[in-house]
Amino acid sequence: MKKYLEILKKVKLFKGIEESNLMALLSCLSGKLQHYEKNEIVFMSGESTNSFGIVLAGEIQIVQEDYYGNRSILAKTGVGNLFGESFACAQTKNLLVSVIATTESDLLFIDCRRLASPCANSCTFHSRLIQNMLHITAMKNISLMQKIEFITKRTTREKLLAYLSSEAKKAGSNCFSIPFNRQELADYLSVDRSAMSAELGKLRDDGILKFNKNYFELL
Amino acid sequence: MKKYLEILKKVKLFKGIEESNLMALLSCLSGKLQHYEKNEIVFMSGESTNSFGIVLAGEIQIVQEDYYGNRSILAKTGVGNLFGESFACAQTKNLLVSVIATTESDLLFIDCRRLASPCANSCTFHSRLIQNMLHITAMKNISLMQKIEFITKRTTREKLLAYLSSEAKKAGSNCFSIPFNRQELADYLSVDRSAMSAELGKLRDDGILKFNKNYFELL
DNA sequence: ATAAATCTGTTGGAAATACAACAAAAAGAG
DNA sequence: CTCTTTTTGTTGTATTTCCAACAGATTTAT
Repeated sequence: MKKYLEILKKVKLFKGIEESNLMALLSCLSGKLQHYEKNEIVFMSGESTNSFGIVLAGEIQIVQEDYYGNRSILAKTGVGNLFGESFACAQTKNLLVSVIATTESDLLFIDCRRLASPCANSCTFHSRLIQNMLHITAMKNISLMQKIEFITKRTTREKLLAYLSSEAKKAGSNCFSIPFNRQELADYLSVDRSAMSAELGKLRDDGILKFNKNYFELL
Repeated sequence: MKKYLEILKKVKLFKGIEESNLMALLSCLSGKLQHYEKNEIVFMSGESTNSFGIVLAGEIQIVQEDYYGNRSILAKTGVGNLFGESFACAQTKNLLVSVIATTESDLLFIDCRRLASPCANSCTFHSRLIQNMLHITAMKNISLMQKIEFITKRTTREKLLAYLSSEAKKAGSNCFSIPFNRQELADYLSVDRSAMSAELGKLRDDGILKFNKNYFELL
């Protein structure tokens, strides 16, 4: 676990906790480290879980998939970020999503019930942990609402512009990279990839944006 | 405030708190009660807020609306439920949604920062409050994911069936009422009302469901 | 370097949706 | 009760999307 100390220090769940106390806290939470190969399934929709995960290496996707194989990407998450915490914290709920490792990954699993239950060693941390967790779920809530804002737009063009504007705002610049390839972007915006590609071409022809692979510029 | 004691006792945010302590806690949180008329705007998208609300009487909608007036209903919330807590808890974020009173309503506003800050009187409650709040935001997260599951379905028919199945499951019966009229349901599922009405008719003709106003039966 | 696999852009036809306009039914007001 | 307003259902057309198939470009593996 020690090799990941630098990463763990930056995890928002542990914000405000002294580095010197971090290792004690981690053992108190009795997290389990697990390794996943590329494309391996971490959580399967329908299962239930009391644990959430923290990405220590690699990258994961949170997806919904229906009978026909239509895939919807809810989020893509990288090093230092949490996943599954909503289901773990809500309890008694089955997962509505699957979690898939999109690259080889190291994931740390923590039982949500450990957050609340005070322990002999590090009781003082627990209340801070829960506050941090509340902040994290609130932020996720907002990012889900943002996704909803994109996908409720009527046309592919509007969806693209809403998403790209928001990325530009996030980056603080008209030039920015996005974390998706074309298929993934289509799955995130819930549109057909080929139609989206065509629309991107039109937007370029109309002089509204430039792009090269994952790199975009709004004009 | 006392006239709402029965309601406040059932609010999930106050779960696990003794009734005898509830009034003390409320004064500690220094909530503000406000009255709204039908169709009055409670929060406006773009504003920022440190407070969240609790519905004590009436009903509110959480909506997103774009330049063209396309309205998307994220949720409809009634007595005993919270709204705006994600934005208040996430801090420094502007509202992505508007909140509208759909009936005459009494709403109690509480500053989110009061939840965390320990106070002289009732410190012991704060940790419980935050745990409850975490549970609430986690549940909201899940209901947003559920909405996403509905609206990412390809066709209006699939969206309807996904939504209605989920309502049937929630009700624990094939017969159930939904909290929306037709226009609201269309706004929730992000489809055209008239097309949705037509599709409902087809579903009935196909013997898949029966309905009368807000009352549905899956066959 | 070459081959294989993946990603991206392009097109045309079939299907589904949005939009507008209107009629019927239901709910609410006076 | 009657009139007004709101809600719901119906239909036709224009628009948009989905799907499938393919070609070029890029990346990865051998």
